[in-house]
Amino acid sequence: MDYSSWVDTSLDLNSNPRRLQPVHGNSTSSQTQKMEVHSSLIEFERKSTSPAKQETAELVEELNRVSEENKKLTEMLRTMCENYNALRSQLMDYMNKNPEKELSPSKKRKSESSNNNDQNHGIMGNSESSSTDEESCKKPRSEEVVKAKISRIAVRTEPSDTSLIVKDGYQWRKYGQKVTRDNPCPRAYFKCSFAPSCPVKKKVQRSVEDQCVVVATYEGEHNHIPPSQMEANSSSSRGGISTLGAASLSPAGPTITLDLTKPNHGDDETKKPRMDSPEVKQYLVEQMASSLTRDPNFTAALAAAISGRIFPTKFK
DNA sequence: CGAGTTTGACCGGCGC
DNA sequence: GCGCCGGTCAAACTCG
Repeated sequence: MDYSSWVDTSLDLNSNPRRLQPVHGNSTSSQTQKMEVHSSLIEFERKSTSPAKQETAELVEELNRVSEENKKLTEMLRTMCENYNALRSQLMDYMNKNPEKELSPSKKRKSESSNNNDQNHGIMGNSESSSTDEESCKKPRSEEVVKAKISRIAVRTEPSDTSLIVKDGYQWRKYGQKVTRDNPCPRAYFKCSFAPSCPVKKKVQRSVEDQCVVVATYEGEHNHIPPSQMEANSSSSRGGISTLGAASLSPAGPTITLDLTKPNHGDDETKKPRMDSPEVKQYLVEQMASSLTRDPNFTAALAAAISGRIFPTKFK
């Protein structure tokens, strides 16, 4: 997956409002933009010599160009989100097909002695943890073993920041720390502060290769809304603008379900004039950006991707 | 004083 | 069987 287009998109979005400025006077547009405007200007001069009309033509030309660029950016955003969803589904498929590669070490030692453990009940999700078959305990129970969602993210931190804190919107309670064999940096163990009702755990450890990078491994899925999102929800509810369906929060959990394709696909024909409105587009962009930034998994993955591009040798 | 963190001990899996 | 190692527990400690 090439994340460069994602970064480019965000950069373009940031710089876009400036390009909406009229081109007369000290324009800062690029060389090609000047040439486009200039050529249209020459063509227009054949028809009219009025300076006011020339300016109007320039503005119309610029408006068309910006609209075209907006379309491209919208398309890029949609593609980006589709890629994101596709990646997530691929990851789900992969983890379902290869649970033993990452999940087997997390087998709980108490599964045999006390199979009524509260935490195991949650972590193991819908697995049959009450099995009395000792054979099956020794080997991973193939595809339906552990469906606890395991995700791994890398977050770049300040070199001076020695704390193993990954800000992901949730509150965590540290319950252990260990120095592992392959990494001199200690690994910290966290449980969700909503435990035992929320069974999610995470392990945080600095990368061996780059100690500025903190690798966090999440096990399980939160069954509650992150505390940071509770505040966001309460504050956003007083806003007067209703949502455009660009993003929605799953009521069952913290996973943010992006539905970015709906406005474009479903309403493309009927509501196109409204979709071309700069206000609507700007709001869409803001909505999507806020939705993405509220998703800890996405922000963390994005940070990892960006840091991976900046330091390509660190993560492969 | 309660909640959260630290840290050494303990437990179970796994490889030899 | 033994030792190593990762993960967890829980008492002691810290902090607001």
